[in-house]
Amino acid sequence: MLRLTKQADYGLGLLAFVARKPGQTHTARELSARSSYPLPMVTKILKLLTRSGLLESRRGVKGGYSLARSPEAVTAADIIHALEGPIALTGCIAGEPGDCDKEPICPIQGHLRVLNDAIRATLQGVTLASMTLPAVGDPVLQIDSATSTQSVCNK
Amino acid sequence: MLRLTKQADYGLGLLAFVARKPGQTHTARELSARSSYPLPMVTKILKLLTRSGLLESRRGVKGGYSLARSPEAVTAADIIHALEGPIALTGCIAGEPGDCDKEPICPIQGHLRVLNDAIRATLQGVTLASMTLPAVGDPVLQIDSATSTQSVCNK
DNA sequence: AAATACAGGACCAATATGGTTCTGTATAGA
DNA sequence: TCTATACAGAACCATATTGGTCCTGTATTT
Ligand code: FES
Ligand code: FES
Repeated sequence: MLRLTKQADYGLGLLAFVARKPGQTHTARELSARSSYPLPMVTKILKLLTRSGLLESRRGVKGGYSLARSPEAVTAADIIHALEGPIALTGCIAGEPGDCDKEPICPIQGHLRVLNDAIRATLQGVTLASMTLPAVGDPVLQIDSATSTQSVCNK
Repeated sequence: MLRLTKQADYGLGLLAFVARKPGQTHTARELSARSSYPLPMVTKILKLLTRSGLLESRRGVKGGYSLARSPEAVTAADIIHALEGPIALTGCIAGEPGDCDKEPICPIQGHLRVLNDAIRATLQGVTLASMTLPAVGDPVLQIDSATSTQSVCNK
């Protein structure tokens, strides 16, 4: 279903929480409580994000995690890339052109690259900073349009 | 890695082959040979596409599959939807708003919906008809730009 | 020294995926 | 009418991935 892994999903959420108070440090325990994501998952993900350079960590009693860059400089693409690896619709797209042996007869590889680039661009267009603001369509903004019954097709 | 399943991948390829000669019928065996996808997979996928109304099938000696609609009227989103179900980055997005119990505290749900819609729109922008043409960046079009060494980041 | 909190991995159960196989039915043509 | 072709439908299995846990070690503050 073109799904994100839960790791990436949680990762986005966790960083969004952190970004609300940038510069401040947050413990794994605290973030797990706030997000209600399972603690072991949270610790695992925070470690990965640290290794990827998105978070900075401090050990010890007053330790915790804080943003390594400004919220404007972190995109959804960065986060997903850190937790799921390269953004690629298929294995063939992940590799360099020429890696797949059936490339010469493949009618979709080129189109898939175009699509992939477009999706990546979309993901790069959303920053952590923007995620601290309510999104278009968030409950608080939907109130006045709530009267018209929406029949959204989520396919 | 935001990956498509192989089913969807193959499905896109198979339909691209069919779309090259719209109106004409193609057998599973033939399409498997052309694409070099494993035959059992091909038959399975063609059946799914037929059930979803993207292909029409004729049984018997002169049977096979043919497009049910014009190539202009079939989008990548349609194909992926037929083979992987609703296009949704996460489970929460697949359901109606309100289904997830931690929605009130979730800082990303709204943003994820926006992203999801953008991705879906991108996928809807590519039709089967366009896939019968060479894509931007396809080998034949890359020749004149091949001199400049490209260092594309495929993250 | 003691408590806190991250680092790094090994580990496991459940699920999803890719792939196969079998039985049945419709159609064309000899 | 009989046979070969080709799709329909579904059960089935091996394996890879994922979500989730746990344990040992190290740094830091008090
Ligand atoms: S199958 Fe590898 S490029 Fe299309
Ligand atoms: S966790 Fe369900 S909406 Fe964010």
